[in-house]
Amino acid sequence: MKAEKKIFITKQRQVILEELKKTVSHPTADEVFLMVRQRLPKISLGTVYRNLELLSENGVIQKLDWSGRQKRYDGNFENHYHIRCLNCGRVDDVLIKPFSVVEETFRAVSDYKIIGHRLEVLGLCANCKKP
Amino acid sequence: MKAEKKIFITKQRQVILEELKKTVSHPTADEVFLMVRQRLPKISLGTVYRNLELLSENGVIQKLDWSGRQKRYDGNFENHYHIRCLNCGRVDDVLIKPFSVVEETFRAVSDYKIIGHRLEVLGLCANCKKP
DNA sequence: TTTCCTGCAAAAGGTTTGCATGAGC
DNA sequence: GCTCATGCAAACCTTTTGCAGGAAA
Repeated sequence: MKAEKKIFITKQRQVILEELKKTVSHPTADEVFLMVRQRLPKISLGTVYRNLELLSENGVIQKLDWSGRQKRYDGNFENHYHIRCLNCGRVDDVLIKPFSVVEETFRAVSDYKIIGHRLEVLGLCANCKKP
Repeated sequence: MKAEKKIFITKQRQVILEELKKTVSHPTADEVFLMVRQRLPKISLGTVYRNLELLSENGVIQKLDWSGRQKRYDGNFENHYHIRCLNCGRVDDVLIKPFSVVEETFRAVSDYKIIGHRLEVLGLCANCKKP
């Protein structure tokens, strides 16, 4: 039996979540830090990391542990795909329903127990595709 | 006009590539380092990193810049998907033909210029799915 | 008043880089 | 001989962690 820890609602936690919900980009931890610091100038990067971790463990936000140096965070936990610009690194949501054929196909050809899939489409965003 | 650099064929470069081609796993840089060091005991980690970078820039191998702390390298540059075990981190190739519906769909719903896609299926490998 | 959080700073872990020396062509 | 590559170590960057003081319930 695992003793559940209580989660206190602190100012820092609240502001981090609000800022993350407010943006449509998928900020990195230090971008969140910069946003939050405008409202709470004394907050530390460590606190931002700890809270992003805790919020994603609890399914409140999503940690995008994808390619690139830094992880990105998404305040919106619906099931959706991402599209990433190879030139500027921008990441956008694409709200289409999941391709069920993907997992069906893999179930048929692999001896893994399939749990899910991640799809990232790569390209050039509207800005970067211009000559 | 960009002046091309010449690439010399060194013992280190050769052995790194051979070891990478020899394995069916998708080793991390330090795993490659351990493998190569059995044949070239004086090689440094820096050299391994520099060569893996150079080989992947030249399309000889593939850098898997996916989720997880460390990057993995794949000696086999065919177009294929990967399946990853959520328990032990193992990565296997899945040799099926690409889902063309993916890029078609994204082309239709997004204003990005689509260049490619990456699909990673997640699950439990044969070993880890056992009770 | 107990438990959980925070700020700060240091440590960790993976990767990159500067530099002098050494190997390929 | 000129270029490029290597070994070594230090630097770098992102993320994690230890700790003492501070806030939430």
